[in-house]
Amino acid sequence: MAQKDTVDRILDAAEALFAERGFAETSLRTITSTANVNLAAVNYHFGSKKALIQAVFVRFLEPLADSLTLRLDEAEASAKELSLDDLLVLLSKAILSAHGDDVTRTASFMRLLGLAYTQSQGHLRDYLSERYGRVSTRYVDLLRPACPALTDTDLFWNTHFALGAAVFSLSNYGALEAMLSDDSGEESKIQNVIRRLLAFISAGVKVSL
Amino acid sequence: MAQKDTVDRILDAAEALFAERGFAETSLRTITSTANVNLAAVNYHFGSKKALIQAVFVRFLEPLADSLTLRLDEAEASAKELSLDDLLVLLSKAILSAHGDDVTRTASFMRLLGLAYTQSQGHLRDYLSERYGRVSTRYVDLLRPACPALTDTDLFWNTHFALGAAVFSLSNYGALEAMLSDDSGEESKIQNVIRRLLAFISAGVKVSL
DNA sequence: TACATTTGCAAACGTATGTTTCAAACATCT
DNA sequence: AGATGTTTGAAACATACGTTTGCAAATGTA
Repeated sequence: MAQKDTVDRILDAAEALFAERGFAETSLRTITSTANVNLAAVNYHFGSKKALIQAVFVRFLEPLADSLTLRLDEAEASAKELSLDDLLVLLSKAILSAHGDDVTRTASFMRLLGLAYTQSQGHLRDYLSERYGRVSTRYVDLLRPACPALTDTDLFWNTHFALGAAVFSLSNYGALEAMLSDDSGEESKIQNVIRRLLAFISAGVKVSL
Repeated sequence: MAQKDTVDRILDAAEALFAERGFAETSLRTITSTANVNLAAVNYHFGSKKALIQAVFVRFLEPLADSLTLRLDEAEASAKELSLDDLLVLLSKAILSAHGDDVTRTASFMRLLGLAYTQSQGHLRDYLSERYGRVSTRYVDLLRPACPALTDTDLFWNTHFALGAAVFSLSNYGALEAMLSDDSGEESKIQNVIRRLLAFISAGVKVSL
């Protein structure tokens, strides 16, 4: 096989284009011509555009869910108490390492995650929460004992504030980086931004009303 | 005039529908039939769909910018040093009061703001930053002396994390509130959530790397 | 009243979209 | 090699969209 499989080429093109322009704004014709693939291939391999969108998410989330599950297994096996910062670092490592430290892809996936939330795409939300609900609630359940001073309501809102900060800033990372004066150089590298983000979240989550 | 002006009815419908479903996902036919107005009225009164989107934003942002400018004038006139919390409270009051404490509209506008960031190909972003750049940089300039321990880069990223937390959580407020067990009652009222959000942001913004 | 301008409306236009069709090319297995 | 099932390709289909048009109704102005 001289070049990648049709299915993968479609997924690659779709992932990049969706992240760049949104779902509704990206036509199947743009995707297929970017992927050098016939228009009908999408409906043949995936069935519909909706199903293609879901497939893009699954291709990214499956390794992430696996990586996260594995790390949670390890961490819990060590029997040590998991602090909030332990958990935050664990999650960010799982996300970053889920695709061979391809930071660009991680960033563009964060954009997709942001789109999935804002762009109503109800089918996606239902599909994802049904498919990855178990891992995510497992993670949240570990958060509770790590923040003993917080009520459940505290924790609920603080985690969503944190999620918002992460999704928003990482999904707009490209645009934000461009706003910084160019001499910021090393300081805007995404690994540093993630460190900043973790510090921000760590401080915020601990707050109770 | 038995009912509201055509222009206002279009703006009302567009604002609600855009917030609910996004820009590309909301057709002019849906807007005009919701507003009980002829299809051609949008292009007649606004010129194009793009211009309608901009008009929706302007109708909300104009009073907000005025209110914010006024409050900043007052605050600076008092010659007292403005703390970070002073500034956060000032901003949240400006946002909430800009439209007669209509919290629902504020929430749905937050959703629009989120959409504008993730979903616009730039025309909206350029238009808004050109039109409201002055007020927003004035506000950010006041933030700097309020956080003397932070470098400019610290402040840049922290404010965007905070913006993300605010936009994300308020724009999804409806969905989030529904996730809480119903006996949370008073604790999920939006004024309380805003207080939580301000506390979260206040703690996070102070963090330096 | 008479005229000019603005607003409202139904229909149509051109275009772009997601999807389907069906025959050709390809691969796989006996 | 031949039969069978899978994948591609070019074209068409049906539909939904933003926009434009032409004319009627309403409104303002003298």
